[in-house]
Formats: sequence, structure tokens, C-alpha cells
Amino acid sequence: MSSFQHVDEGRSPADASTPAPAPAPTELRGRNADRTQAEILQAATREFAAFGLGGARMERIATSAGVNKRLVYYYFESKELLFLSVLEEAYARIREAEQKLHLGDLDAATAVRRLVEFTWQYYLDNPEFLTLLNSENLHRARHLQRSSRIQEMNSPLVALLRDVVERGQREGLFRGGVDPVQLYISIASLCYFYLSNNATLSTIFGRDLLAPTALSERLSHMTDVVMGYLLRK
Amino acid sequence: MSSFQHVDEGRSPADASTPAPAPAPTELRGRNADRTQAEILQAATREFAAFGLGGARMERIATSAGVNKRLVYYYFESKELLFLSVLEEAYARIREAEQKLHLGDLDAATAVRRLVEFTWQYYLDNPEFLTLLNSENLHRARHLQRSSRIQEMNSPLVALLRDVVERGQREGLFRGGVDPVQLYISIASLCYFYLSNNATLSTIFGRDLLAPTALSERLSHMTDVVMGYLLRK
Amino acid sequence: MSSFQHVDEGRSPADASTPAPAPAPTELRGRNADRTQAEILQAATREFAAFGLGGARMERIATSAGVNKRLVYYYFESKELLFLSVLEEAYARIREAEQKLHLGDLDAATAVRRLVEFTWQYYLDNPEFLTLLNSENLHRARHLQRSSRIQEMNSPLVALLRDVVERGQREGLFRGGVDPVQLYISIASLCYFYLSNNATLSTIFGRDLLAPTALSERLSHMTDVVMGYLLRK
Amino acid sequence: MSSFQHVDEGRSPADASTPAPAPAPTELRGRNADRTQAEILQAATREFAAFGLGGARMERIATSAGVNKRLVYYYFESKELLFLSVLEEAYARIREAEQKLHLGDLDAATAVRRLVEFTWQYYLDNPEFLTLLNSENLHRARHLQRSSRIQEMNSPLVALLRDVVERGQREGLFRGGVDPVQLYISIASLCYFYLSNNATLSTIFGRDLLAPTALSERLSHMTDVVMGYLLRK
DNA sequence: CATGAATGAGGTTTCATTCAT
DNA sequence: GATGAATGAAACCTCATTCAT
Repeated sequence: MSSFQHVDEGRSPADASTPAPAPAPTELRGRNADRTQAEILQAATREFAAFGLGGARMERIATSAGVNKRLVYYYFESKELLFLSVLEEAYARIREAEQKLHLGDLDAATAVRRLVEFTWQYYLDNPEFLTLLNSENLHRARHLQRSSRIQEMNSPLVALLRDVVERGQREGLFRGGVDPVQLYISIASLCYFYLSNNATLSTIFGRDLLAPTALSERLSHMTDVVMGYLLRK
Repeated sequence: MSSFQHVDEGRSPADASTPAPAPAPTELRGRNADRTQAEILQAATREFAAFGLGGARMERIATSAGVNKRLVYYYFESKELLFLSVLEEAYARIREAEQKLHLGDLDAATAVRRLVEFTWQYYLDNPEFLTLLNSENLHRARHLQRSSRIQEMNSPLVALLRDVVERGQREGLFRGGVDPVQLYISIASLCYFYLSNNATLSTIFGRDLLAPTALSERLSHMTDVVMGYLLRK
Repeated sequence: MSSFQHVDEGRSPADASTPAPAPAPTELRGRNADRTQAEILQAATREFAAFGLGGARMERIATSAGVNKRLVYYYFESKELLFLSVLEEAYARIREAEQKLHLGDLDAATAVRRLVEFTWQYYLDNPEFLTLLNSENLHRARHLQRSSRIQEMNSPLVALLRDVVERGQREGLFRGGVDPVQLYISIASLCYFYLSNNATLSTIFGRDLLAPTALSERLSHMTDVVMGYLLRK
Repeated sequence: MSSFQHVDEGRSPADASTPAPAPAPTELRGRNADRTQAEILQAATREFAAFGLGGARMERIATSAGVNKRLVYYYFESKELLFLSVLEEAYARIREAEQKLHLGDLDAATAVRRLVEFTWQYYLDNPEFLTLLNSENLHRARHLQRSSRIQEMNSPLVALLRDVVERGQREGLFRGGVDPVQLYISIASLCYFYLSNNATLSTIFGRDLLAPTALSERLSHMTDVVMGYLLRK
């Protein structure tokens, strides 16, 4: 799941050729509800990330999870609800990882640099997150809007960032008038767009943007951009 | 047939719907081929933007263009080639609009500010551009890679931006070590992500990011970010 | 297991929902088998009546009976055998109710009038009976034909009616040549069709056939028809 | 289609064994819209009559009509709309046949007798009509209620019958207070129920109600019932 | 007695595309 | 240049039923 590989959104007779990832066998699963659900979710994440909501195939998800197709419906009711579960899981994971940064324990400037690095590395390591979000945005967040957990999952992040910004400002380090939400969106923007749109960008600029040196140059550039904005002149 | 004969060549985008003066009919029953193709392309752009490549329906495209489904195939051969034509058109339009900015005639700082404003406004006015790119990226730029026109369409932009950056540096205004491609990608990032991911962002932050004041705040924030990075301290 | 052990045996229909006195538990964990079976049958009757045999869902029956789906199979083996049990129950109930009319104790004309009224009211009060019969007829009585109890359940009715008719004839009141089976079928016809086909009839005639006045007019009309036929001129 | 044969309403894995009627080949149909639609309708009528709405299989309908399954959707959009078309056709046919009786040209008593005979014979010859109606009633006339044609198709019948009744009354032949709609429903009842419920009736009474003598006895009985009611004593 | 987990078969519907005119 | 008729493949989803406890 670590490579930027996707195919289709919607049905197209010709695209069934991608070999499905081998079913995770681990230990001959059976009659273990939690385990089975987790495996379905994993498989679904891979599938939705690779093909989008419309392009994903319930059949492939089931096979890849090593279960009967019917069982996917037994636990998740429909493709759309499965997709929502996948989205919620994906958000839960990144927010959880962010929590572990303990940004509140770092000084303001370091905290922001750390967040930029983390965001960049997280997107690099979990490219499925970007694709899932793109799919959900194509559908105007229709699924997330039905989620009760999603807002509460994200509010701690904003609170944390607000704290960091205020500390930086009290120390006379950061400029005034910084909206933490805008700041977060900008950090995400710089990382997200580069990776999510890497395929078209590499093509139109004729330059491999995923080459190792390109990646480290990007991180350094983004840090410069963010800190250049935040730090007082 | 893989590349589309632009019906609006030399005419302003706004009058695409004005009935073109009838060309001398080649045959007695001759309808208007160019006109029909343009209408199909318009309809296809709307459809692909709204539903993605896989989600788009040839049927709807035909209906929306007011032609028979068979005719779409007659002119564009397949859904995928139609999609490529749509993409090429979309790139052609934005690059053409950028050319008209005449950034080369402005002083460096103004040129960059102008580019940020333009990019922001263009994305706002042409949201289909974002969705089309997202779709193409889901497909790993599979279609654009087959296009012969796409790189040459984008190189003038990079050249132009390189010129602007160098002028700013020579004047001692801009910092050193600025890669024009990185800069362009960052500007695009800031505008693109906010709008393309607006649906999920608005949902998780519980805040309407498309409200008029939100939009103008975003533009001002982005300009601060870009100029904060570029301008020497 | 193909025939159902009647839980209400010897008890009045109205107290079927009253908790039966707990029978001596055969095992420590023993629940109440009869009670559970009765609840399944009730739920199944509702379900089959509402959706027909094919449209009925074992899942819904189980849920509605408050038991596990597997238990339905434990007691009734299959959907078809469950349906047969439901049918047998339904016939048993109406024939039992007819017995209670004691038509043999009434004079012939009154007995017939009473039977018309009863049939009408019974169909009105137990619409599920009509739907169940329709379903079974769609299946050409495939299930009932396997029932051993069904004919014996219905023969007393014919005998009774034959007796009534003969009494009426001996008294010089009724016309000659009356086949009691034909008579019974006609009485049932007049009541059944009006109610069973009420939905289409109301629609094609644009008239609410279930309105209270419509109902009482129908009863009076049917009585006129039946007595008009029977009574000597 | 002239025998009372039906199987299922709803899905049941085991019932696909009935051999589908051979596709009507006539003259190697192809590219004839009207003809194709008519053949689909015919096949659908057979299928819905034999298996009910839920039990009918689109696959079988297509095969039986000698067309591709997709084409059925091309012309009729969905199973439910196809079912509605079938119903409308069925009503159109019986009402048309009734028109041809020219009851207005007969004297009142003869007209009623003729109507009883006709109804009886029509139901005998077109048993699918009864099954279709039963299915539609199971669905509470959900489909017919969306039909714009259905009421107007049926009103001439009522008008005609009203005329007949009034003529009979003016001649002093018929009793007073006869509602033509009630009368029509009663005539239909007597014929319909006997045939529609023949399977269960034959089973519970242990008597073949479709035997030729049984049929003619029934007609004679029904005529007696209807005329016994109408004619003044 | 009672249950949650799991399944194979098959149903309706959708879609890109081609045929015949 | 333009079109309505027709199709094969496959997708989502449903259902009665069985397995294992």
C-alpha cells in the first residue's frame, strides 16, 4: 500500500486485470468477528485507495480479505457504509499519530517544523489517505457528513495548533494574525498537492518528483515556506 | 483522432455557445462537425468534472451535448480518448489565461502576487479543472502521458516564472535558492488543496470554507505565505 | 416436524399473547419451546400475509418473533414448511370460528344470513387469511396438498351447510337444486373478492371501497344476492 | 398460457426449473422496435402471470422474448415499470373485449346473462389476468396507482352497466336499488374467486373444480345467483 | 435451547460499445 | 454526418440456509 498506484473510479470492463493482493491468511481465520472486520477494513482501504469509490469492487475486497462477499455486507451493509468506515479509520489513524508527536511539549518553532515533517512523512507513508480523501471530495464529503465521530476526532488538532501559534506569538517569534486552521490547511496543502498530483505534475514538468533528492528538496522548501511566513522579519 | 480540433481557436471563451457562422457545407446534408465536437467536449468536461472518469456516463454526455451516443464515439473513439481531449483542453485554457497576465511586464513582487491571485481566482471560476486533475491523478496520469502536446504547453510557464524569480533576486528583494518549479507547485498547492478538498475540510472543521469572508481571508493568507517565503528578511 | 403443535389448543384465541404458565423446565437452561414456536408462527403469519411466500424474509420473521434466525429453522425446518404451518393454522382458526356460530341451531334462512355476515366480518378482521390463500393459490396449493389435516378440517363445514340447505328446502323456503359447495363458494366469493381485490378495484373505479358506508352497503348487497338466489319466488 | 400454472413470488433458488417457452421466432426479428416491445410484453405477461411480480425473472422474460436482457431495460426501464405496462395491457384487452359484446344492443336480462357468461369465459381463457391482479393486489395496487390511463379505461364499463340496470328497472323486470358497481363486482367475484382460488378449494373440498361438468355447473349456478338477485319476485 | 458467523447461488441493474441503416 | 436498436460482461446486493459453539 506504500506506492502511489490507482486505477479507476467507476465501472470499466477492461480494468479488472490488476492482480488482487493475496488474501491475508495469517492463521486461518474463522469465527472471529473483530478480526474478520478488521481484515475487511484493511482490504477495503487498499481497494478504495487504489480504485476510488466507484472503481472499487466488493468482490475484490472480499477476496483480498479472505472472506465471502456476502460477509462484507453482513458487517458493513453497503459499499457506501464500508467506504465511510474506511474514511473514519483513516482519519482516526492520522489524528492518533499526530497526538503522539506531543507538539505541546516542544517550543513553538520546533513544533511547527515537526508538524510539517510529520505531515509530509505521513502522506508519503500512507498514500492511500490522499486518494481516499480525493474520492470523498469528488463525492462532496457525502459520506463524512453522515459521520458522528468525524468532527470530534479533528477538533483536538485545531486546539493544539492554536496553542502552539499563541505560544510562538507570546514569545515574539511568530507574526500576529495567524489563524491556526489556515495554517494547518496550508501545511497540509503543500504536502498533499505535491504527492496527490505528483503524476500530472511529473508529466507536465517532465521531471520525476518522487526521486529521493526531489523529495528532500521538497521538504526543505516547504519548511522554508511555512517558517518564512510564521517567523517575524 | 486522439487530439481535438479546438473549435474556439482565436475566439474568446465566453462566446463558445454563440452559434458560429455556418461554414460552407461540404455535403448537402452536412451539419456542423466542429460545432458538434465542441458541444460534446463541453458536455464531457462537465460530466467528467462532476463524476470523475469512471463515474462519467457516455449516455449523459451525449444527451447533454444534444447528440446521439453513437456520434460521441464517431468523433472521439472511446471514453478514454474523450477524457484525454478534455484534459488537453483544460490545460490549454489555463495556460492561455496565464499568458494573458503578461507577468514579464510586471515587477517581480507584483508578478508573484498577481500569479497567486490569478491562480486562486482561476480555480474558483473553473472548479472542473481541479476535479479533472484529481481524476487523472487517480489514474496516475495515464492519459496525459500519451499526449504529445502537454509538455510543450507547460514549459513557457516555468520559463516565465524562472525569469520573475531571477529578477527578484537580482534586485535583492527575493531570497536565494528558489526553484521556480517548487514555487509554482507551492502556489498551486495553497489554492488547489483548499478548494479541491473544501468538502472534507469544511466537514471536519465544521466551518464553511466557501463563505465570502473565508475566501478573501484565504487569499490574503496565501499571499502572506508566499511573500513571507520569497521576500528577504 | 411438518405439522405445528398448536399452542392455543383449547384456549381462546384472544389470550394467545398472555404469557402461558411456565411448563416444568426439562433442562436447567430450558426456555419455553411452545411459546417460542407460537411467536414465530405469529410473526410468520404477518410476514407471509404482508409479502407473500416469495416476498417474505426469514430474517424479518426471526427478528419480529424476537428470536435468532437459526431457531426458526430449528423448529420449522424450512421456509416452505413454515408456510404450510401458517396455512394450517389459518384454516384451523376460521373453521373453529365457524363452528362457534352453531348454524345448526338456527332456522335455515337465518343460518345463511348469519354465515354471510360472519364470513364478511371474518375476512374484514383477518385480512391476512386472504393474502395467505392468494399466495397458496399462486403456488397451486402445493403446500396444502401435502397436509394431512386440511380436508378433515373442512368437511364439517360442508356437512353443516348441506344440512341447512336441506332444511330450507324441506320447509319450501329455498329453491331446489342447490349445491352446498357451490353456495359456500359463492358466499366466500362475494366477500373475498371485494376485499382481496379492493386495492385494484378502488383504483380502477376511483372509489374508496373500504369506507364505512361502502362496507355496510356491500354487506347488505351480498345478503340480497345470496337470499335472492336461495329464496323461492 | 391457457392453464392455471404459477409458481413463485420472490426468489427461491430451486424454482428455475420450469422450461421457458421457446422464443417466438416468427421471422427472425431484428431492428423492429414495435415488434420487439410487443414480444417483450407478451413474454413478461406470461412470466408475471406464472410467477408473480417477485418470482418473475427478467432473464427468463428476455430469453422468452428472444432478446437480450439489456434490451428489456432499454424499453421498459425497470421490472416494476414493465409490470405496470403488462397490467395496463391486460386491462386494455379485457375492456376491449367487453366493448365488443355490445351489451347496449341487448335487452337488459340478456345483457346481464351475456356479461356473466363473457366474464366467466374470459377468465377461463385468460387465467393470467387473475394472477396478475392478485399480484398487483398483494402490492396494494402500487403500480396501477401510478397509471394515468387506468381509470379512463374502466369508466365506460360502469356507464354501460348502469344503462343496462336502468333499462331493466324501467321495464319492471329488475329490482330497485341496484348499484351497477356492486353488481359488476359481484359478477366478477363469482367468476374470479372460483378460478383464482381453484387450487385451494379443490384441495380442501377434495373435488376437481376444473372438471368440464363442474365448470358448466358453476356457470349455471352463477347465472342463477345473479338473475335470482336482479329479477323481481 | 439458542446463537452469531459465514456462504453459494443468483437476482436486478448498469455500462461502454457495436450493429445496421 | 447522424442515429436508434441491440448486446456481453460484470457490478452491487439479497436470500435461504448451514456451520461451529
